[in-house]
Amino acid sequence: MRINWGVPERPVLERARDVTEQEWAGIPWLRVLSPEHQDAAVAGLRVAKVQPGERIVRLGRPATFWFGVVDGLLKMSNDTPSGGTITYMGVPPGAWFGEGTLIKREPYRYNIEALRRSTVAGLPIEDFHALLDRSIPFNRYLMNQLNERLGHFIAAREIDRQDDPDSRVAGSLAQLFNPVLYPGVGGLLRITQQELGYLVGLSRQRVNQALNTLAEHGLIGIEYGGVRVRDLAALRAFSMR
DNA sequence: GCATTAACACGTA
DNA sequence: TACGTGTTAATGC
Repeated sequence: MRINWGVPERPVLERARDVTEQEWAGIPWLRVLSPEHQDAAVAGLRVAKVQPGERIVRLGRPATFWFGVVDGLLKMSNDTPSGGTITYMGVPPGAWFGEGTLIKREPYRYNIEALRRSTVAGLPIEDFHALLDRSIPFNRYLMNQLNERLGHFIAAREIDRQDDPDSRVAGSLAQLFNPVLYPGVGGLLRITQQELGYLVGLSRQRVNQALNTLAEHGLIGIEYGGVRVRDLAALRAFSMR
């Protein structure tokens, strides 16, 4: 763990570029906007590639962008005083986060770092507030997302109370397959068993064991470098058992 | 007892 | 070649 208070390393999006046509499709809230608002948003949007371990958002830094995952996998976490890490959530493709912090105009209250090579997009805070002031569809999108995330964190508390590793893996997977919060995931979540281990707090070997149990129950399919959902409702149910 | 680390073989991108 | 997966053995709480 390296702390460098007051030594600002280059923010991720300073070496960013404009969004490509293809990346458009991976940004779910763009399509709810009116054409004029779409144009304005696209003009402000920045995109950058990040490496594993690289931090996109740093605790205590002023909130400057609304961030989203176009491709890859991030995690949201905080460090504990005792030197450990609390991981709040995995952040898969289609996820957009930080709106609460932007609305309050406060510093970020968590770290976001890449678990693998990822493509990250950011909307500058001024553009974010401009949309908030002018676009009803954007407000509706955000309200829906905030509502969904409330349910997400309630579920996260339930998952945390389970001590059976299989249930915890089932619950974490079910969360990552949330179609509202993570529309970019679809039926196939690209995640290695090692990465899932980091998110759930288990060894790769134990995750492998849990995945095979879930697959035997017909809840998921195990693929090379990924997991496919077979029965999301049953996966959720399994995690609460 | 159960999860973790370490180590290895094997398959895939 | 580098990485992800499946498996086993030794170790620890």
